[in-house]
Amino acid sequence: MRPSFTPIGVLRKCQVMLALPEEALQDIAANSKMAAANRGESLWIKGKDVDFFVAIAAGFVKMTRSTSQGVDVTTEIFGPDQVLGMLGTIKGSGCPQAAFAVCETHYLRVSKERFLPYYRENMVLKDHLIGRTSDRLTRAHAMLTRMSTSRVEVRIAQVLLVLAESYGEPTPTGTILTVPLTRQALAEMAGTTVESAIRVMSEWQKRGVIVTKSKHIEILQLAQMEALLD
Amino acid sequence: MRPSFTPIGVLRKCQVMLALPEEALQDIAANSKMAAANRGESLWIKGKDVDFFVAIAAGFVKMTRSTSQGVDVTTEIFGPDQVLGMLGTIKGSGCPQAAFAVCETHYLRVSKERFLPYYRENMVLKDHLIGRTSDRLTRAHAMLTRMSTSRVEVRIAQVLLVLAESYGEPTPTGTILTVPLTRQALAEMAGTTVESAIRVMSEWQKRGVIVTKSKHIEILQLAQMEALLD
DNA sequence: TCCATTCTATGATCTGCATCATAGAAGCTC
DNA sequence: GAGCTTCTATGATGCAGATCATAGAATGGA
Repeated sequence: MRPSFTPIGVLRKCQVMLALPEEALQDIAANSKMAAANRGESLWIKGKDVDFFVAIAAGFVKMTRSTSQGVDVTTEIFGPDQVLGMLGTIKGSGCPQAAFAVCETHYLRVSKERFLPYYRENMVLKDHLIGRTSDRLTRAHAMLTRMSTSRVEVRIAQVLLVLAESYGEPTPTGTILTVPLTRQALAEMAGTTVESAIRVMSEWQKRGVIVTKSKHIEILQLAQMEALLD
Repeated sequence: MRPSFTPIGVLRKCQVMLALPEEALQDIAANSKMAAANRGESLWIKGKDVDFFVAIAAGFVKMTRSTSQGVDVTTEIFGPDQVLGMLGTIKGSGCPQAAFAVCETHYLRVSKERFLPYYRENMVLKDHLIGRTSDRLTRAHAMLTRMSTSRVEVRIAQVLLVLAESYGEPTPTGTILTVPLTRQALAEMAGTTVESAIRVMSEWQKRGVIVTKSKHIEILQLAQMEALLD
């Protein structure tokens, strides 16, 4: 089954974009194209200048940086109805990080050129953007704090909890992450190795704190994981 | 010698505030008070709701979070002519981090109440703010990347280089950091221990990469330190 | 000037986790 | 279902750096 998304439909679901009037959305949508990326494919690479930013229709995208040692670090994950690359668009500098699909992802390539004139005039949009960027900064600082000092177990807990906040869905037994993650992907976010990530997750699995069903992690003992953070 | 700063003088030097018209600055200044903090004193503590944000006249302020293990982590350092707490002011949520003076610091307590009405109407100010916040986010991600994967030596190099970018002044022999830093303060930014910070700095001192003169670090071999990052 | 605190320095030990190695399980493609 | 790749799993080893301990240097206040 091929999900069919229309540009305007995608835009209308994005919180930030709703600050724009319907005509603007229509105009931008008319000049933007849907695209798809399979797991592992890049939406753009670092430094590459593209003429669009992204609005996600379905799927998940990770933003990564790679240290010269070849280790990749994932700084953020974006999901459905979120936009990415907007800041780079506004600054005209391009995004400082590469973006990769975490799973099959459908997204809209929003025309920068069409978007910018509306953006410039729109105070509400700017307010939204400030709020969103401010939240991201807070989250980045929270991550920075833990990633730089805590043990691996705590770092992974932090990552899972942050993800659960954005992409967790309650189930009868706990909270399941809608974003599909391998141990490798988790390790990249926690700044550790696959092996360590696996060890921690296995241990938690044994203790009944979590359970994973084909790349979807379910947190059974949320409280126990939160307890690790303090 | 007591440096004398006037509220309006401080505001006029802040890049972000310049988006406001002179009358607005005058009005805000008339309702804001200068204050001072000695090294180690807090300008505010986390969660505490205050009715001002800060514009630094002289000195340096570090933003910190403390993990429950009692370890403090410094996420950012602000210097002269910079504002802090503005995002918290706008969101009405208060700042998520505590702020401490790194050395004797003189600052203006800018009245939130006076500032906000002008802010709401001012598109240019919002543009400035978006640019600034975007930069901070980029820096936070860059830090996150290195802090979570690199060895201590590299982490400290990264911290020094980021500081040098904002607070480095060229000298005949190299680049000196205008912000006074103890090994402890450095360790807090690099997410390591005092001892490790001292070991790394001592080693560099021996090799002539850096030299410290009463808390002011001078980088003699900038290239050599940058080489560590890749 | 003396005393107290803070800061730098360095050595000894202990441990978390990266690294290397190997293998079974699960998922895809033909 | 055979064979490939990707993912999970687990054990052995080594090292970076935390932790503990101790002491001298620098700074600041009475």
